Amino acid sequence: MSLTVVSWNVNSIRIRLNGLARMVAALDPDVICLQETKVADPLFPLDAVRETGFEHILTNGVKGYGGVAILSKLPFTWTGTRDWCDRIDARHAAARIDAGPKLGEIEVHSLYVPAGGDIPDPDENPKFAHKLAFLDELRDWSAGLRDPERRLLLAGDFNVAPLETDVWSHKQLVRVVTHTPLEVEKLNSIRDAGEWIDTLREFVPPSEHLYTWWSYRARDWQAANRGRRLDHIWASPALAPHLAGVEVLEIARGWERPSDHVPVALTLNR
DNA sequence: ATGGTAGACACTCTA
Repeated sequence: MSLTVVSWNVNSIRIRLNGLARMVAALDPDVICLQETKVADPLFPLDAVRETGFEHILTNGVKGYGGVAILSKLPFTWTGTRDWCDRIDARHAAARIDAGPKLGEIEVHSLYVPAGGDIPDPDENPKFAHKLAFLDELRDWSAGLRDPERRLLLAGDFNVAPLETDVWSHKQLVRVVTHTPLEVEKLNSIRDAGEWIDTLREFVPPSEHLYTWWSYRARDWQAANRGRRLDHIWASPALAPHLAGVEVLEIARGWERPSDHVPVALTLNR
């Protein structure tokens, strides 16, 4: 018995319904955390998503940009959302599910960290300032969740590639937003504050390059392979004994009308 | 050094 949780920045759920069905066929997940659904809640394609096999749907979306959702085969026992930096911009949704007698109740968070714009200077670039403030708030929130008993997953597009091998060239990206030392430090402090396990790196050694995002702007994303690992699934220490494996569905980047992010999956023993 | 693409939405913003 196992439980598979996927995180995927779909870059519009309405455009990606075909891709969603293909991802479900490939990974057979039980729970899916989506980011960048780009749709206000009343317009979320509930029926089309239910047809892919996910009856239980939690959405937190606004018009035009951002937006997150959690899709589940198992019923929710609790749901919630949180706003950050005093803005209502739909970057978080959380749900608890009962994963049975061995695995117990799991709390899953779908998170979309602000991208941060282009200029890596908070004085010049308010988007970067917002991203840094968001990461600071996330650290304090994360510290408050810390509990050796709780089974938590924090999944999403964190918009930070922390390791040198999480980008195609550390040297060429060290001053590029998503890989600057300031952002990496802040992400590491969030991880430490919550004692989070970076599950992808539990199974793929840090010596190996690993990416989950390739820009739309490359002529040939595969040939250039200038990727970054922006999508993460973190687990609380209580889940450590249950970690069974991960998968990065890189092939999805080559599908028709792809998202620029690919799905990442974590499987837990239950 | 620069501009390249995608999606929402209705002009230009976000990524």
